[in-house]
Amino acid sequence: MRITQQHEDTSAEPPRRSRAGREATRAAILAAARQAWTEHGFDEVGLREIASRAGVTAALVNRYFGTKEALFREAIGTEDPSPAGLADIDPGQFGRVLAAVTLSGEHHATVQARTEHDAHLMLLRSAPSPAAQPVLRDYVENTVMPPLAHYFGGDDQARKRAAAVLALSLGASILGHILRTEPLAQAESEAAGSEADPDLVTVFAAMLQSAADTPLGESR
Amino acid sequence: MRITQQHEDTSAEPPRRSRAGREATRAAILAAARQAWTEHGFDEVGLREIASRAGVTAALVNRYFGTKEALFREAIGTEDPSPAGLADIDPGQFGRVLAAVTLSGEHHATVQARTEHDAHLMLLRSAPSPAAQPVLRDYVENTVMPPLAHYFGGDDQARKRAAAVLALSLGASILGHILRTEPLAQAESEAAGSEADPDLVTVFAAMLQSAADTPLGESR
DNA sequence: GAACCGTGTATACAGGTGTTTACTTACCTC
DNA sequence: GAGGTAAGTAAACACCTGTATACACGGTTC
Repeated sequence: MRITQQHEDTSAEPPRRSRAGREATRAAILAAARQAWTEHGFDEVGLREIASRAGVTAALVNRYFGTKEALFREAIGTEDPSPAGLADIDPGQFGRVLAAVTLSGEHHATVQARTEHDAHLMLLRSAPSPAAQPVLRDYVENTVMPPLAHYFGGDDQARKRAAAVLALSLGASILGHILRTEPLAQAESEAAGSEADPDLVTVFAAMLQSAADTPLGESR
Repeated sequence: MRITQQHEDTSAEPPRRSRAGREATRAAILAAARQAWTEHGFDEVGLREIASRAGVTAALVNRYFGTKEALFREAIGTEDPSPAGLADIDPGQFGRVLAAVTLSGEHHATVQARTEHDAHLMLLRSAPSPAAQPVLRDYVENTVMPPLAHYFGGDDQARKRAAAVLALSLGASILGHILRTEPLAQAESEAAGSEADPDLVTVFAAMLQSAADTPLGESR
């Protein structure tokens, strides 16, 4: 982290700085893109904004990534190589654990956490853009669904449970973080570090547990 | 319905047609806007596109509505004056009924149905746009939440249940209709008129019923 | 028949978009 | 120190956006 340098950084370390070096600026651009697109979505923030955040020119962004869409693909595809970690959750506690994570948006040691949460916002804010859509579909199908589906057993029924869980999580993010609609708009409570509303956690926990436990019929 | 007339309509009825008249063209523009924004979102479709669909010039759109944002406000605010109708649902069947509606996107006699479904798509596709956001927040808080909260009893706990139900519904729409992610991408099955996957209906029904039935603590 | 008003159009404006080209500048190596 | 090479920039491209202004047409009413 901490790569979001401003364009004037000629202070610390060896003299090789105003030319930051290939990998460093590439990473800076990528980080700036992720941050900007998490806050505002694919259509809303242009290359000049991202470049400016990275302390760079728009032309350079395209020299490194070729295209706005390609930059987006890299920005969302690299969020977390191995997002697992939910394998440890006690099946009986699945609902409460995921409800807490979903509603607080806070870092939770047991599960994907912060990075994942940001990725969800980036996804939701960029979902309407035609250029971003195929990228996001790939991301959902190849990166976020598989671990969830694996947790539920890996078969077709598991994928349905996973889709339902993900749907609730995404919907909550839309209402709470994007539209900032009550009673889900807990953005400030997140900043204040307080816990989420207990009743909300109870409802969400019950729903998520249902998704995990409800018996299903035909296997194919 | 059936207002989406093309720009050449000089055929039926009295000679007063090429000048369609104030209310008629206003309605045509509104209908075109709703249709276009349901398909593609606020940022994606411009005034010229909407005007063209209504058989009209972009300037005229602004003459009638003043501003793109104002047009959007009218387009989403007028979806259905009294969207109730879910008061009749047997509390024990709430989950299954709403699951069927949510997953099929089809017209269901008992509940808001098609129009509501379109409004959800319009909402989700336009949610990232800063201009549309306050409009959408108002729409959710004043139009879609109240009937649901009322169904659950109208108190604070009811609003939490309603928010959870709405979150699941919106999340399912995102995965199924916007990102077209399996196993929720049932857009084609909707066109074919077939029923939704029974397992999916079962999972969603269980989750929705949990949202309705789970006992909650403290009343304030 | 002529003036008039409302409905609709054509055109231009100012600004922003992603992308490309040609150029400068700093570093590294001989 | 000179030359080469890679990092970075400036400027321009063609296009599209929402909005405002000035103009033309059609119908109605004196």
